[in-house]
Amino acid sequence: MARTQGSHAGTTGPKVREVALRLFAQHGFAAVSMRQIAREVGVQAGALYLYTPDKQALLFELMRGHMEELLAAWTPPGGGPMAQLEDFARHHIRFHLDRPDLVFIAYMELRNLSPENFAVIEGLRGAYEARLENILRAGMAEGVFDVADLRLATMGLISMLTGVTTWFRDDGRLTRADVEAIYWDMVRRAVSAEGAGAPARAS
Amino acid sequence: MARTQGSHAGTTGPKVREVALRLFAQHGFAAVSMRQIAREVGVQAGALYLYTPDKQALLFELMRGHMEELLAAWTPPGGGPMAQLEDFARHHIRFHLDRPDLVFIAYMELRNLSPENFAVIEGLRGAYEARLENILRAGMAEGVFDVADLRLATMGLISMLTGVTTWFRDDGRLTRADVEAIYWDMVRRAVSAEGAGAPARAS
DNA sequence: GTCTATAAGTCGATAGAC
DNA sequence: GTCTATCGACTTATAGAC
Repeated sequence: MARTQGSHAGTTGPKVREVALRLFAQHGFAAVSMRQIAREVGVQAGALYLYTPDKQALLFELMRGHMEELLAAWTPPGGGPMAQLEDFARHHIRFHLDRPDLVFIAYMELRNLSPENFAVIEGLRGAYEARLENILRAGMAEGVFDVADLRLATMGLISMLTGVTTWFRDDGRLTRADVEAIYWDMVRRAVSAEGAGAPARAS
Repeated sequence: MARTQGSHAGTTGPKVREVALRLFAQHGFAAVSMRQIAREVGVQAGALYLYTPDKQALLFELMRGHMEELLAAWTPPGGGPMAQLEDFARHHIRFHLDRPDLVFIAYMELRNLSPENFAVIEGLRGAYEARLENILRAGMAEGVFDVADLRLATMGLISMLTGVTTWFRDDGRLTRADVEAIYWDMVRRAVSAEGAGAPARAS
């Protein structure tokens, strides 16, 4: 049945990226060899170079694809800053929990990018952070939020929300919906103007 | 002046660890060779094995030392849970900003540890997280804090506080004291019972 | 305490057959 | 589109001289 040689009609390209992603996340970019990737894809090492000019381009395309999907997957919903912040926070958690490997390498392997590639990824990351900062800025103007520094609040919230990927397990004590609700509650309270936020959490 | 050979009276050992730390943080454990470490220390590669049984033990000792120092450097001060939380948060930020390289590798290189070594580091990390969780639990009992889930609040706060190391620069817009104060304000508001916290931030 | 030399193997990437 | 074979350089770790 399964051919062990010959053309594979466009399935090898995606498979290379999928295997590389998994191995990079598991062992780290530098610790994974092209031969190891080839073995798990089911081809010889030389064949990988039909799908990537070199090893680092393989990493860069994974990271760029991830960041571009992150930016494409969310646009601010209608409603005020509070509703937008809730949507952003919940979407951020969902998106990141769905892609733990990509999140991991997009953080950890930045230092393995060439300076040009690094600049591209940092630009995309900055664009994403700016969305949250804009929501907070709008809420400050309306008096709905009260933060001492827009940039710090942005970075603090993103760190907290992204950190979920380091400990969440699907077979754990809480569901994704639980986590989403509880984190949103902490986010809201961290930035709400006193007395202006949503009603206190049910308890 | 500087000898290029011969005994160096106990200065080489610390230098090996110092150089390894810097290079591991910069390029990643797997990407750094023993020859590269030796070159920057100023010895030949073989001499490194007088100071470490192998490359992985070098990494493990850096991580273990870091975690043990983290645990030794703080004990709960007197006062109630609110005062303890403030002290914990401020100390966490200070300690981590003082050791960005160690913080980085203690997170990123966990996957390069043997299972036994990994278990040791995870145990130390758990002990540290338990301290924050205990403060939150005590505050809940007193009605000073209000969190929906102790474990999630613990992980959320630690993620936020540790995240400072990813963007803080000493020549940036804000001082360490600024950052400490602003983060503490967000932490306090994220977990305080309504109406029970410290007075609202001056604005 | 450090050196030199070396074992035994892996690395990324390319050339050319099919 | 994939294979085999290969280049030149690099790897961790050890042995034994000084």
